[in-house]
Amino acid sequence: MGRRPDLDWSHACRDCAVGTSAVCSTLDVTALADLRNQGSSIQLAAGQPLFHQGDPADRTFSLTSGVVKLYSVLPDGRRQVIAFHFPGEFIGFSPSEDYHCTAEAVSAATLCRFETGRFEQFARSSDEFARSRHERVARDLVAAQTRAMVLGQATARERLAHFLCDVHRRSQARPAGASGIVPLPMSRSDIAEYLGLAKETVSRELSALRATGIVRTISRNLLEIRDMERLRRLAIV
Amino acid sequence: MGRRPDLDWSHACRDCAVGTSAVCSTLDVTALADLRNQGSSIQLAAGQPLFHQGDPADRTFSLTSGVVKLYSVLPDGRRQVIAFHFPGEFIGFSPSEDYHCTAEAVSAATLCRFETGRFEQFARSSDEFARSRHERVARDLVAAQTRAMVLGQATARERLAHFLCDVHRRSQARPAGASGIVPLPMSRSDIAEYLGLAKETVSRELSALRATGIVRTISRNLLEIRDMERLRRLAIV
DNA sequence: CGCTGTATTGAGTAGGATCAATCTACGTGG
DNA sequence: CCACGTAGATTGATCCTACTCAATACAGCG
Repeated sequence: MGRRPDLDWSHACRDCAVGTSAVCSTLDVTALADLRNQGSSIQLAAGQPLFHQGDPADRTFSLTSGVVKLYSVLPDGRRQVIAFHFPGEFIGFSPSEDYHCTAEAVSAATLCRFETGRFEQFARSSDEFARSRHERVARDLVAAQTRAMVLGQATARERLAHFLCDVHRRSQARPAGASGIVPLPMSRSDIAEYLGLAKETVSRELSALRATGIVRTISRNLLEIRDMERLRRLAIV
Repeated sequence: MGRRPDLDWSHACRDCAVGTSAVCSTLDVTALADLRNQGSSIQLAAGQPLFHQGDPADRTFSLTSGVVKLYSVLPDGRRQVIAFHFPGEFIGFSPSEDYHCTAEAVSAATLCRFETGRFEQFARSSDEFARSRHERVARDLVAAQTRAMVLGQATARERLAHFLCDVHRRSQARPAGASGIVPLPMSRSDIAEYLGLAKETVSRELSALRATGIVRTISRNLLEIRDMERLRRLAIV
């Protein structure tokens, strides 16, 4: 699934891990080859930055493997993780000249890099591409609005439950089997900064979920949801 | 400013209060007339709903006057105001079949209503229109991400300061004079639900700002910023 | 001129932050 | 292969911000 048998074997997109789910999938073979000409592959080690807040927003990325976090930092050091991105998702849309936040690999990641200007060209030449891009941004917008509900109204318990369900769903998107296994490549601090909590609170609430048998912690960054039903009820959104 | 002298006098868009700033401004006269055929004008009294969470998302709106709030409600009654919308802004983009939140007039409002499907057609036929729409959604997305910072990291004082600056900037967009007057047509509860605070906290913090001479409260829903400098410093974002 | 809904102010409480002390996993080097 | 060092995670104790509940003030309206 997701492969493109009509592409030349030497074409890098042929074996793209996120094939059909990425924006690129709306392009025909010629257009793809064209876009690809300008795109190049990027490898990031865990912790490596992709771009910084304030950099000129002249690149757009398609994440093919790994997890990337977007965050911004206040002068006094407070940090908010805006989003975690999973394979198949896009990074780097910006309505202004500059990126408004920093992007950094959480785990080793590979990305496809495109020039934003070239992206714009394709949006003009392909209705399907433009529509797909718009839908993607609109989807991100709804996700951001859901986050307002979580950050504005939910308790610590509810935030964490929501987060676990969300990561489960999004990382589960492609792999087989509806197992309750959730990979958590990000640190507890990352999660805390994402949920607007202190890292100690994340730890405590995680322990509480463990105590009630809702989740089981396989290793530091691998967790099993044992009672999805109850977790969902906690998540509220 | 914002008028379209090349339009027929009978055409409603000619005197549109938000003329050049709305999405429609990217359309040429013929296209506009065409779009307009399908659009109609809407008048809402304060408190009247525009659409409800779960309604089919078959309408898109351009706000020409007044203020509209978007919100969603949890089963237990907790309510999050997602956004306040000001004249010139668009309402009703949805990546799914249904609206994901409720829209309601805060003050008397007038809107231009379009059929979403027809909107899509125009996006396909006009690059400029599609680009403008995309930019608008991308801008909304950045705003939503700024909100994550506010809701996740800011103190009550900072949230309120941020809110006042934001409303000042957005309502000040068209009117003349850089006065410090800020209209607050929404109730304290609305503000509280927008900022993820209790209404009592909003009241208290507002009183605190008044006590330090940063703002002056002209009437219940009219406020003057007397020291923009200090308010901005408090706002942080 | 009182009535009603909204806003403000007050008193007490609780949920989550902060500060601090272990504990654990993992990488490094002997 | 194991001992050690370090960074991240967990748990504990205390504090503080903002919430809740309650009383009062105020504005708009019949």
